[in-house]
Amino acid sequence: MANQANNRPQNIHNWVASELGSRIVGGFYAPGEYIPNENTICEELEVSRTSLREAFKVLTAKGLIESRPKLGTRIRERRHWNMFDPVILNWFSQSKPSPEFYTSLYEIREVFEPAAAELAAKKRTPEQLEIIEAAYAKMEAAQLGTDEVYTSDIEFHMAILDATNNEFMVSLGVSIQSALLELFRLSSTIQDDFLQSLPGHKAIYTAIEAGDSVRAKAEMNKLLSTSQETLKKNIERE
Amino acid sequence: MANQANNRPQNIHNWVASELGSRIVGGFYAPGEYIPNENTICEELEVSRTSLREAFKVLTAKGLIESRPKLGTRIRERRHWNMFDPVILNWFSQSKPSPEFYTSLYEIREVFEPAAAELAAKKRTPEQLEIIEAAYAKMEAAQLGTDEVYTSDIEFHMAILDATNNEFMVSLGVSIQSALLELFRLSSTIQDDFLQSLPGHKAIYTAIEAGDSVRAKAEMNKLLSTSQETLKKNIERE
DNA sequence: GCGCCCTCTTTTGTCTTAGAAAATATGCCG
DNA sequence: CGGCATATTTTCTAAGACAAAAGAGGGCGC
Repeated sequence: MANQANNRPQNIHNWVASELGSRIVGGFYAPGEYIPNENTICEELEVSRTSLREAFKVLTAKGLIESRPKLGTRIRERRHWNMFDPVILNWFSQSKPSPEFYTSLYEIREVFEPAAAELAAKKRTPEQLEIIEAAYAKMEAAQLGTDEVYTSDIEFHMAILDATNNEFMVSLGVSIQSALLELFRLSSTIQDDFLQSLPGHKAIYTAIEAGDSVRAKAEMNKLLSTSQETLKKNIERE
Repeated sequence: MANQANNRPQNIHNWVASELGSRIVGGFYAPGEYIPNENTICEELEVSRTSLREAFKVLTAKGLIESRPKLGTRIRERRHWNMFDPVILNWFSQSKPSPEFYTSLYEIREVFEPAAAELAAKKRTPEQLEIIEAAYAKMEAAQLGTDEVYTSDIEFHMAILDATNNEFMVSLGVSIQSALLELFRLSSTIQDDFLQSLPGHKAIYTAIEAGDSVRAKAEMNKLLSTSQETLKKNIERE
């Protein structure tokens, strides 16, 4: 069972939501299955019904469960899970997800990030360009061996998403960034790979600066495909 | 103010969530702003604190608000709103969103649906192909002037997303489908446009059947760009 | 007068108890 | 045996009390 116990975060209902959420995405409760009734779970987790119900509302809002009087509460089919909820993605990351999970995630990334680079090249404002440049500078300055390597990389990509001036692009980025961070850490990408990726990042920046949307898209495509290969290699090696 | 009153749905906390959610995405409460404290809102909406708090948890789960003791509850910045939550998209649709909203939504659609068609052509199972075919048949049989015109269209696209065997693609589709339905209705696309779009849909189906991913992608691209033009025209006409 | 600590106040967080409403299961009656 | 009323289970809503977080302000020492 996915167990979050011991380290209860700030407030109880979040802890309960995270405990139950992890169980669900981890497969401890299967879709279609009815989970025990509220009082039973209250006893198991030693929380009040108020807190449990607040946690249930969180899970319901994310599409994981549905409750009805007399029938109880059951796990919804996976297609209703809101996969672009950052919290759900975190629960996935923590549950040692199947390789397909990360494959699918990367597939999505390879779909929308090149398009984002293309859009950014067309629509970015001067201020947004500066932010992208600053993010790139941060990558160059990142201390190897620290988390900066990963966070600055993600920051660079987020800056591009922001520069699309498309709210949905931004939302996608916000959603998956923490899952990506987890993936980067997990695959413990070697420093060499990071250094080798710098020219690719620079090329994207240059293309966006020049307003060359075709090149921006192509460069992003190239970057992501080599990055994915590297990740695959590193994960398999474990 | 976005007002959902009168027609309270099944349960109270959902009604409260939807009332407050509409106010937020409708701009009645601005990001960064603190909303009145719990007791005040309870009195205004004439609900118990229990229900209000359950509604708050829903809104918190969707990234719209955040609460802290003593400080109160405030609206989060838009970048934290989970734009791919179907419920949030519904609240948007109901609040007469800006044209940019639908432009951005369509921009996203033009990014991931061609990619989905491409993937589906590569990965679809025979069963999934049958479902796509059935959805197309439903389009051909749809009674003009009814909602079938819209729902069968959306069903066709959902079937393709399913056929990608990528959970994230499916989730994107589930999220935006009801917003699309609203958009279709709102733009009251003329029947001629629908009839003219049938060959394009058929072409996509044929390409997926043949496993021709390049053509599937190209056809989807073509379909979406003409569809977007039509929508623009119809919306402007109002 | 200035800075630090302690207390006070406000607001959300948690628990408890009680009863209402929904929806199935049961059993009585014709 | 069928249909209707009743019982039962579970979530839903309400209300009241206290705990905990986190500023705000006042008093004290220097």
